[in-house]
Amino acid sequence: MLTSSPDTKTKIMQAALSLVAADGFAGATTARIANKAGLAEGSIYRHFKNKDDLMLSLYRCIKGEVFQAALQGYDKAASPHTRFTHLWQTIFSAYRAMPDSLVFAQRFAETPLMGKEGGKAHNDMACVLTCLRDDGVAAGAFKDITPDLLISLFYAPIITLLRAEITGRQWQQAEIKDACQAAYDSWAVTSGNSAVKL
Amino acid sequence: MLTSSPDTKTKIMQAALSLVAADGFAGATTARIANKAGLAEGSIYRHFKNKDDLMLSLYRCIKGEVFQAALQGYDKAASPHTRFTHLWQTIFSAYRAMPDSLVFAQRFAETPLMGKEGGKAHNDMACVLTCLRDDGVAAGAFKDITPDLLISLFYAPIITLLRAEITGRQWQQAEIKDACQAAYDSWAVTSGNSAVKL
DNA sequence: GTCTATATTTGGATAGAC
DNA sequence: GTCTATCCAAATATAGAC
Repeated sequence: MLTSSPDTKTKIMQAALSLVAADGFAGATTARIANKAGLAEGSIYRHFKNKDDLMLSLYRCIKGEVFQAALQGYDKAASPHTRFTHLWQTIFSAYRAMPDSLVFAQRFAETPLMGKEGGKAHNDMACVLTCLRDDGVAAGAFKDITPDLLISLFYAPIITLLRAEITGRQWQQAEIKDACQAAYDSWAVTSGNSAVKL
Repeated sequence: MLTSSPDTKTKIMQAALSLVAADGFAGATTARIANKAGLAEGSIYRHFKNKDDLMLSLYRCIKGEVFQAALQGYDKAASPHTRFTHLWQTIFSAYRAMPDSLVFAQRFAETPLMGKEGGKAHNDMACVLTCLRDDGVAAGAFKDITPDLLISLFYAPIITLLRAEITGRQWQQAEIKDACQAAYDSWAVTSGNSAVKL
């Protein structure tokens, strides 16, 4: 565990990642993971305490990567709209570069393991988004509704667009911008309910 | 299968439902399902061809119930805003009355079984929402963006609010209305980008 | 149509040689 | 730190009596 070569450990995680993304958690058996990683089944346990440990490490690793990517060039002093757009687009791009990770994270979240995670890894990003929300509310730009809900609306288009891309769809830049805008509109205070209601 | 008493079949499905909701698919073994249903394990196979058949039937049953509920009192000729609000609130209420079903449906969707489902059960509702979207776009009320995305934004608050309720949170009527409004705003054409951007 | 008992397979994990 | 071999537990599914 401590002395393992990083390469091997990474190989195991990548094998697990692609198998879960392709066939779900039930399809990612230790036998298949080892096989895909080019290792013997028993070798997995030199790098991870058990299967749960592997999956949990993988989840935290993914969340960490996206968190890092999202904060690249993030200006905490900018306007709520600028900050929203920046975060949305960098997170979108980060997951787009590793679509398997998006699917893995969603499947992981529907697993009892998610309870053991405690939301730690997830909370880093949620914290940034909540902070943005609070600033926007104070500035009168965002609706004053529960952070959980806004975060969910933030991610919904990212998940939908990217999962469609996995099955072949390819989005244009304009469509991606529209999706970001739709998410933003769900956060934004509509000026006196000015949105058209026919 | 054909001659089974409806009661027993329902009992098995309810047992599977609550176990999946509580402990995920991995936790819902045939042994536990049978035990919870007050039956012998072997008896399951008199009512369902196999475990996949059970889970698939359950998924279709849930989707069917919600679909039925959503269309109660739905006026296809009403305004886009009225129709949106009606569907959102009835679907919210339907799942709220059976929160386990919501969790089950989400977990099922992350399973390879979802591929075998073909989206049939899911499409009934998607079709209604797409039709609403098209009418709203034609009327200039809704953004002209991909239905998948709008459907995702439609469901996001429902899922978030109700999953929070499972873990103890209780929402006020006003908060629920705000959530519906946030989803609506994501669909709606903002009058010339009038939403405040600070 | 339900039960008991069991067949069959596969999964996770360990032991010990190299 | 990787391999081979193996153990143990658990899960799906079936057989056959009642």
